[in-house]
Amino acid sequence: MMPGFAEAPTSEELEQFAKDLKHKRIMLGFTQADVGLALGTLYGKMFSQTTICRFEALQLSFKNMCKLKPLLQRWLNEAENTDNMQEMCNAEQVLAQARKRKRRTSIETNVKGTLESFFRKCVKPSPQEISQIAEDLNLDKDVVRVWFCNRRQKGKRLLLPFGNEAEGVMYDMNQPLVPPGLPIPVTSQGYSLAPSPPVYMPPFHKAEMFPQALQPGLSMSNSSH
DNA sequence: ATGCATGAGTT
DNA sequence: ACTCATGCATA
Repeated sequence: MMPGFAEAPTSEELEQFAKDLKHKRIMLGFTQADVGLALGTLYGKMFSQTTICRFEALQLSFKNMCKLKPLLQRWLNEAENTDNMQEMCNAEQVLAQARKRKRRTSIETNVKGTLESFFRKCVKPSPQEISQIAEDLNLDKDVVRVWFCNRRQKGKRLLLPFGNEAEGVMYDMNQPLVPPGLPIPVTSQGYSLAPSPPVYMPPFHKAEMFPQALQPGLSMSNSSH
């Protein structure tokens, strides 16, 4: 029965833990990168600053959060009961990247806006649609495809992504017992003349936790979440 | 902190 | 081709 994970903490528990982790981490004087590195030195599985950051900000999927929690929990215990741990956090960055990764293409703000519009119409356009959109915006088909993939993933974060749009794709909150078969949005491809948007709607959201602005071009003035 | 990208595993 | 977990590079 779906092994792989122990129990399933609730979203609330994860929130609390993430907050706790961040606070203590800072108190102990460690950076997010330090933690990711220590996990590698300690238990073999190393993580990037990005992942630690996302964990603390609850920007990972529920499942992903559950998987990482035990590891971070252990690190936290170690860090709190060990005096000399600084040593472990000094790792040797293996900088030997064979420039294979594609250069990060920067999509212009206005173009992003257009993509957002398309996303509102259809969250999962067919490869043909993608090609069309790509040509319209003078972008590589793959860039557009990846953009949609990432956009969809964003919608699955644990922390509410809402800005000022009304998406409709959100689920996976807690409990691995997902009772109803999630009614997949746009079936396969026939979204030509049946935009019936009055579909299912995520159960609900918890109360607001911390408002977060996601507007492009707006620098965050964080101080204390 | 976040945007675009990669790769393994699915469907 | 998609989803998911993850991260390099960058704002």
